[in-house]
Amino acid sequence: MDDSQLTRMFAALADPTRRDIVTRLAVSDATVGELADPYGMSIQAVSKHIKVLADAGLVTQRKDAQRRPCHLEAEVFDLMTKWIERYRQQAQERYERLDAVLAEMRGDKHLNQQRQQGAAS
Amino acid sequence: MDDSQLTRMFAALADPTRRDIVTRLAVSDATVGELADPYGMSIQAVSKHIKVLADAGLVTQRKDAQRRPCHLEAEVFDLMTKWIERYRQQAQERYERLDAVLAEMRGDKHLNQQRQQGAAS
DNA sequence: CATGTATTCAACCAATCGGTTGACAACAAC
DNA sequence: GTTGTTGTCAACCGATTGGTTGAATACATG
Repeated sequence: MDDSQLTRMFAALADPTRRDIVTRLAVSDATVGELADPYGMSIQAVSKHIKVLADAGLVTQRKDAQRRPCHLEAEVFDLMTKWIERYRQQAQERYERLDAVLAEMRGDKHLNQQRQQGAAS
Repeated sequence: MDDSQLTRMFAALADPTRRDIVTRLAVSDATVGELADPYGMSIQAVSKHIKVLADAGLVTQRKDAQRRPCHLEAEVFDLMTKWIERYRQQAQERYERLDAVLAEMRGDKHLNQQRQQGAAS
């Protein structure tokens, strides 16, 4: 899992219009023109947004005459979810560990004495 | 779940330095100075990065004399994970549905005839 | 109180971003 | 082959971003 890939993914989803495009592509594939329709901006602008999503690997485009129907690549989201989950869990575990230590300090004083080496203030 | 909150979260994590800070804060809380140490940039720059993470709700800072120890807010990551998961699942389901339809088209021709209205090329 | 330490604020700068418009490429259809 | 449709490329513009340096703030300590 490339770091710059991760950067491109997060950056791609940091824009409301692009998140909205992702939302709509989750429902069904769509051409650039179809995607551009509801927004108050030029097709070129939307085309750029799609390019950003494509460079991030979140969207692919196939050819259909002049059309370029866009498709959401669901698997790639897994990578991002995994990245987030790693640190969420790590931080969560640490938090729970701290809770346990605090509980120990309140209740099981005798169990704690072995661990309380350098932390006395 | 605020849309601009989501924007700030994704934007915050779209920077490698900030992702690294998150990684390190998942292990343990740290002051601004401690966090700044390994990077080849000024403390002010790192202070700004932390502000971005704080504005996104990913990090909180408590007061300890001059120090401002930073703490990772694990729960907030859940919101982002949920956002991602929603569309990942939706797109995945659609993909599987498509697979089923294709299987139907190969095998159960008679069931398909009702659906093949306008798609003939 | 004066000094040193930890952090933030403010102004600045180059690079990137999100939008614009105009030109161009690829294809369908008449 | 000309016309209309769909989409991308290129140049441009103002706003934002990620960094810098210098000054200011807040606190601990001699």
